Amino acid sequence: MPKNREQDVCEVRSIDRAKVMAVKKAMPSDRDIHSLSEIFSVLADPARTKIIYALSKEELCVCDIANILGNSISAVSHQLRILRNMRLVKFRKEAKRVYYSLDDRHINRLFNEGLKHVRE
Amino acid sequence: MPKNREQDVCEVRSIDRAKVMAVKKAMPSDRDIHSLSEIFSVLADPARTKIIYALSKEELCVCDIANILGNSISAVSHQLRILRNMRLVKFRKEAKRVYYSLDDRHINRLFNEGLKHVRE
DNA sequence: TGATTGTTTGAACAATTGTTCAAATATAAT
DNA sequence: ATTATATTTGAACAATTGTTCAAACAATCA
Repeated sequence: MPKNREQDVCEVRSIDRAKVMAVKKAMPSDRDIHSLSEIFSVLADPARTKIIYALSKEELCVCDIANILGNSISAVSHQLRILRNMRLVKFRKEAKRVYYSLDDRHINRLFNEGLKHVRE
Repeated sequence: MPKNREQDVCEVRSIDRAKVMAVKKAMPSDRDIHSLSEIFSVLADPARTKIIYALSKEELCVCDIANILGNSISAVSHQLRILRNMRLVKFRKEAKRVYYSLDDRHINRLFNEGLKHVRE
């Protein structure tokens, strides 16, 4: 995505300054908003959403995750790396296998809250 | 993104069939998973996240939303169309202006649950 | 009427995403 | 050692995303 250019302030005039100021003041920091979007983008992909759900039920090796999702081992491994980088999952090695499990208290609540939304 | 080819089942063997079956059975439908990811992808963009938050505080016209976000009118309008299509916001016209407001009970809870996550 | 203001829209574009494929690791078995 | 199995990794690629720009609409005002 292209980076925001210096905005043309003249074009963006405020209609209701009081409201605008109030909302701007209440708005969470750019840092928080960014982290928020980052978390949500994890669940914005069906494959990752399924992985999160699966791991909320069971500790699983990569092979079995791929089997559950119906995706390739490689694709799953790439997704797991993203989840690892975000510290959402942890893993342990056992023989040739690597077992993954959830490593985040909140992500599952987010999942369930979302599911409520979907099911109205 | 390329579409999933028919997976090479031979490559994806199951290690623990019982676990795999159990998780597969418990897994929400593909339809639900897809809707879930769709909802989350709305909040996966900082601009949209800010819009949702702003509208949770005040009914706002496009111009003021752009002002609050520091984005162009056009960019905001494009994002609003996405939110409209997903029935997350509603709008009313007043003179030359269009006022948007939230039209979804759950999205705000999702936002707040996410914020909890971010702030640990 | 024509000019102005607020918003929407579509095309174009760069950035990002998620997959596949092939090759590299790592661990265990023969 | 060689082979087989489980996983990771990087490059390549198509699909998608979010922005900008210019043009179109829509509503009001002179």
